[in-house]
Amino acid sequence: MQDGNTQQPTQINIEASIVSGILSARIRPGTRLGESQLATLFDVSRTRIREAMMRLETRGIVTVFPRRGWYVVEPSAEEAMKVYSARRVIEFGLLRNMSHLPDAGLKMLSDHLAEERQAMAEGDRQRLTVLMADFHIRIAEIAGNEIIVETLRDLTARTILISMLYQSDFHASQSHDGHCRIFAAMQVGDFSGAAEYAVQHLNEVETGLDLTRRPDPLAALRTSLSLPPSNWKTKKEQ
Amino acid sequence: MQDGNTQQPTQINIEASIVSGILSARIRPGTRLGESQLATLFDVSRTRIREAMMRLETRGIVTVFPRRGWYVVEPSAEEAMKVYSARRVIEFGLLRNMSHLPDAGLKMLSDHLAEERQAMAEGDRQRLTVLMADFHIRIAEIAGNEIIVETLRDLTARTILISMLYQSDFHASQSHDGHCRIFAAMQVGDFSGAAEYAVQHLNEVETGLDLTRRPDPLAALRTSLSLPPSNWKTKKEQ
DNA sequence: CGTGTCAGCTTTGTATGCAAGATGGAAATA
DNA sequence: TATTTCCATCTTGCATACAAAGCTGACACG
Repeated sequence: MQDGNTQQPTQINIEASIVSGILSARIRPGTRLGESQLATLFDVSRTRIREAMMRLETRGIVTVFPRRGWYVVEPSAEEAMKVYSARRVIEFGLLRNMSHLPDAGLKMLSDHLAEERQAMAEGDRQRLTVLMADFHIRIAEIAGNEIIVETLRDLTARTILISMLYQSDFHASQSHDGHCRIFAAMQVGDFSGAAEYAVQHLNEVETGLDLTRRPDPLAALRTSLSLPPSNWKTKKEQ
Repeated sequence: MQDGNTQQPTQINIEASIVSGILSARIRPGTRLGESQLATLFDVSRTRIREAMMRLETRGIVTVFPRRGWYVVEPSAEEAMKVYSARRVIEFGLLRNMSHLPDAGLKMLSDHLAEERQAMAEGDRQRLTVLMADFHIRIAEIAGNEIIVETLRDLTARTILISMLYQSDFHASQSHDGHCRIFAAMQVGDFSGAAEYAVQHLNEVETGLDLTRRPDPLAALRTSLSLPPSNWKTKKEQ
């Protein structure tokens, strides 16, 4: 009669708070996630932290360097392209397979676009990064397939990390326009067109990245030697 | 100079051998995966087993019933539909985003279809189940996006579990024909058509399932009360 | 001044121990 | 006989202990 499939609440909170930290652009790529550090922070033993880390690792959000530590991933240029490519595949298929836009979805998206406009007016760049990514998750939520939502959420987390690494200049209004085009097409039931706009939008965002820029001057050497990331002392703020 | 990103080999083997057991239809849905059981089987401590289980859980392949045990998932009818829906989205988008079929891919697919024909001739149903699922992973591999490959592999594992639960009669030749149509379209560079055929094929397979059939008569009640699965004593054969 | 070595500290990897919860069956009761 | 209670047993949840390996910095040496 109660909740089925009870999972221990803290376990999820550890995972979720790190993911949400990334989704809200508070945790930077390369951030070190020390086990005992997090253990004291969440007031649990290292065991639980490790479990959360392993889950996050299979989701592609953190990496472990054996005997050295856990780090938030710093996607390489190649990985960044793969992430965008995967998103193109999924979002295109998602929109093409939609048949109609329910009223709740319409409201959700138009509210979201209003938020984007507001953040642009206020010039809140961090908030914009979050909103720009969230738009795509919203669409998946409207489509209603939870599996796709989860996949896209993890890809979005990685996208944000990529933006933090490679986004030199932030074309917020261009992105916003892209979202508006997608929404407009959805609104009139042209999901085929919306899908095309989505691919086009993702291409624009991807070409807006400076994939030759490296996180730090030594990064090229570092990654080619598969050494650990740079931000050694960066702690999870809070 | 050697391998970067070294992960402890056994860890992966535990996970991989369970997944491959499912992909080859040797492990049935609902199979109990006892921690100490697996620990002695793989000759490691429970800790490692638990880690592997948690990874598999985030991949949607096993579930834990608190204090009762780990079980290979038994997808409900609703979950089955979500899996097929997600696959339609991904495979459609995948084919639509392909631009050409490399020679290696062409050979891989035609070899695969030959294998399918052979298995059909021999009437090897288990092998057919595996091959039918594998075809779709092959396509993702040819497209070359590892993220999509991984996602699709996990969805395929679930698909096989679904087939084992709900597939009353097995229309192998129908599936094979579907694959041939997709391949033929790809061969002439008509990826748009291939994408349509893929969706159509997945629809056929899905409607071929008897989603009203329950694994066991009490399953509906059992799952609605979120009780543990049925095959209590089923051990992982070795 | 630069380089190599080593000790001590820190961090992860793995096993083990113990507690809490769930199950199944025996025993007691009506 | 049918039903309920309770205990022995099993399984997971979580924490802790210890081992292995990496890092840092001091010190010695060229």
